[in-house]
Amino acid sequence: MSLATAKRDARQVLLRPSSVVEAVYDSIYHRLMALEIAPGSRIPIDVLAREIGVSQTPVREALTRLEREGLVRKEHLIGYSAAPQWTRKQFEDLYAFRLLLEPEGARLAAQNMTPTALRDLEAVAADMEHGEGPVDRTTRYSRFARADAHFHDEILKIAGNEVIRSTLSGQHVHLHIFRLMFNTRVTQEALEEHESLLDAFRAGDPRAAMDAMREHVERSRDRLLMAFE
Amino acid sequence: MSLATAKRDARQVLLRPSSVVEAVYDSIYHRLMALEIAPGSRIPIDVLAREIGVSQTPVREALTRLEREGLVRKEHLIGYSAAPQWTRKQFEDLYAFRLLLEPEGARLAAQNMTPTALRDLEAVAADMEHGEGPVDRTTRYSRFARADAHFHDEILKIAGNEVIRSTLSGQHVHLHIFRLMFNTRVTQEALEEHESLLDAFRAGDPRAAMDAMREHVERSRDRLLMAFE
DNA sequence: CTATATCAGATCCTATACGATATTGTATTT
DNA sequence: AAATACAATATCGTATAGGATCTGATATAG
Repeated sequence: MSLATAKRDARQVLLRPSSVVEAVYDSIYHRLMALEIAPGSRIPIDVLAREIGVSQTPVREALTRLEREGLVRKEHLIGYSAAPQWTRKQFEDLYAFRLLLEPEGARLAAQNMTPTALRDLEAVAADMEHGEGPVDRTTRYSRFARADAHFHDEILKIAGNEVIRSTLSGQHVHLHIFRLMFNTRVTQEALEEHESLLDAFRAGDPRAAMDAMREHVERSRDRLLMAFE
Repeated sequence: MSLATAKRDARQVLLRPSSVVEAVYDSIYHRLMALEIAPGSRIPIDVLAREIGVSQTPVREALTRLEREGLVRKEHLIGYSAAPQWTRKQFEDLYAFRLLLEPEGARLAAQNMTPTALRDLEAVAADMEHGEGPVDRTTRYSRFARADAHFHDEILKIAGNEVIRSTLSGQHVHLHIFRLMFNTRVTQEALEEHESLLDAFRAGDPRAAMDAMREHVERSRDRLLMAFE
């Protein structure tokens, strides 16, 4: 490997991902996830730019992306604000939507399952249970929400339909759920349902995977619906 | 109504929608639709800004939105370019995706159908057939694609699930189809299928609406698949 | 003739400055 | 006392300028 190539590789690794916009996007995303920015509250561009330590332009681009993803709202000549807490109807619509896509994703994944893909998926599932170290409830649930997102995304990767995958990941389901439920714990049942999903994958049974996923999503919905009462 | 209120209303109507970013977004969108910007070709920000007559910042925000929607691609420190033409696999994935959502959308719409909603929908369908004036093939098909998008969106509005609706509208299905098919004519059959959909809505039959939509999407897919050969 | 190094042009990324608009608070009038 | 008119502040929207990086061409050495 030449020196120039090594240098280029270093740049690829060190500088490429740094693009300020990406960093700003992640920063805002995590602030929303951690509820540092409360749902519905204003997000002044210049304040954010000062806090993060960059100029306004990259903040603008990050907010534009977040707006398109539904995480923040924009009112012309008024400004940006964090998306308000979800209504029950939005929540039900989202789950009706997931129930149309995720069972089919599980079915496709079972069809395409390979030994290595199954091993990777089991590794992801195992990570969810062994969160290292005792932490406060909020952090623990935040970590769970991200791991769950990872698990579902991994299944959709195996399924192979990129339209379904990118759509569901773009919905930021788990972020919204976290904002709704951050103070509860409903993780144990979910882990068991994931296990029966894995069983279906191990058996290579598309129909069973589909049913297991449907049941998982439905039960998840029912668990969370209690938050509205 | 006070003078101040009248003035504010005027502003609402005249100035609010004008926000430069919106105009720029529409401009780029229509250029993509009209194939003035060929799939895969570069889109220099400053050139675009000069052509449209605005500064770079609004162009940047519009391109960020378009990137998130998959219509343009962005490479860090290289620039934006129009999304490349679709592969057959992407196309099939998209239709598998639509087949999961649109029949259910039609079913929900049939359930919620009201006389006024039906009348509006019939008006939209009628617009599709009476394109005024003789125009070239490309313009005619572009107009058809937009009208078809409008028709499907109207059904999803009636269905009432905003997650499904915004997701499908965000996929810009019809723009991609147009870019694929702009030089063919496959409109007549689609109009007939819309008609049988309307029949199901008139009868208030959710099951029939679901089946009609499934058939419409499947036939649409099969018609377009020929473009890959 | 091929490969490497250097240089120029183009483009993107970031920062700052200015003008336009909405919101908020105060004073005045009825 | 309540409502209206006015002014000040904060924020957004836009424009422009400068620094950093990539791409492509040219020249030189092997």
